[in-house]
Amino acid sequence: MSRVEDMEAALRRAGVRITRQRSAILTVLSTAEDHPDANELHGRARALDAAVSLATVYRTLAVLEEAGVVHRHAFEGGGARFEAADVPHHDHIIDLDSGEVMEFRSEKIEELQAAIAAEHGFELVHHRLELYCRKKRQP
Amino acid sequence: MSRVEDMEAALRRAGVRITRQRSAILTVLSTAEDHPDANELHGRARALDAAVSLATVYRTLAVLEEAGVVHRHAFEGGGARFEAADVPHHDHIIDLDSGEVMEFRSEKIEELQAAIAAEHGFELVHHRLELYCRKKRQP
DNA sequence: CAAGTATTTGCAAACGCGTCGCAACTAGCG
DNA sequence: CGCTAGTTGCGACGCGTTTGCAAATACTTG
Repeated sequence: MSRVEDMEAALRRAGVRITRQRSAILTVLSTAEDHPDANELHGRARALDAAVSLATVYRTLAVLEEAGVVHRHAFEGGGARFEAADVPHHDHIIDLDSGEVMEFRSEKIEELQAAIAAEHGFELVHHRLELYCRKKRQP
Repeated sequence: MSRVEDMEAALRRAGVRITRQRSAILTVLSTAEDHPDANELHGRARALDAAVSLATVYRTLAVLEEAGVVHRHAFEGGGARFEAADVPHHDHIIDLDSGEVMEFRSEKIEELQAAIAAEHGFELVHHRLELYCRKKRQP
């Protein structure tokens, strides 16, 4: 069962109709290796099916986020960027020079975050951790 | 020497002119106990001096950020929020229900972040760590 | 498998937040 | 105090995103 079929099944369960446009967008998201923004997704989706408007991309992304099948990121500068949610949780490193986004995961940091929230009497719902970096120049 | 005077001195050193408007904005920032956005700052500044336009608030905030006397935050939902920079570095806990912003600092997390950046061949320039939380309900 | 209905779509106009060009003003210099 | 470059207010603009509306369509039900 493909990632797209999994996502569509999850959406149907949530009472969301599967339209041509939504399938196209899901296909794009499931094959993306990067973190595209709405405009980029629109371009890629239209390559699969000309009948996808930008407004629908935005509306669909809202639906997909609501259903938990995509994650929305708001890195510094520029608009929101998206990523299929069916991958293990991770945080991001952003290269300030190239804009490239990389992923990492630190169990230790995850634990510390939960501990800090608890110390303050809170339950951690989600977090955002972004490291804005520059390539280390080796001397 | 007040915080406003310190900030003005830093700005003069950077070759920035101190106008009535900028003084008003600095006063507002130095007395704010929260993390106001540009519009809120505009309202508070106008209460001190009617001659402050929103455009000037934005322009001044850009200057202040450039000079390092304020920090800009972009929490989820809504526009940028600001905070005087003459306080020790910290990260933020955001209460999802009330929108309230709290501060914390974890030396351990700071170290781990730097280590992770280094592992990936990067130099950490700055980071963003936000914990979105809900009050723990005690059973 | 056709009809019915609630959802979804495209379009274009509207939005919110932030920026900018321009003429008038003013801080800080001499 | 007068000069001049830096700063301001205003309204227009830009960009990413949202929305109202009429037409199109996915899923239900007979």
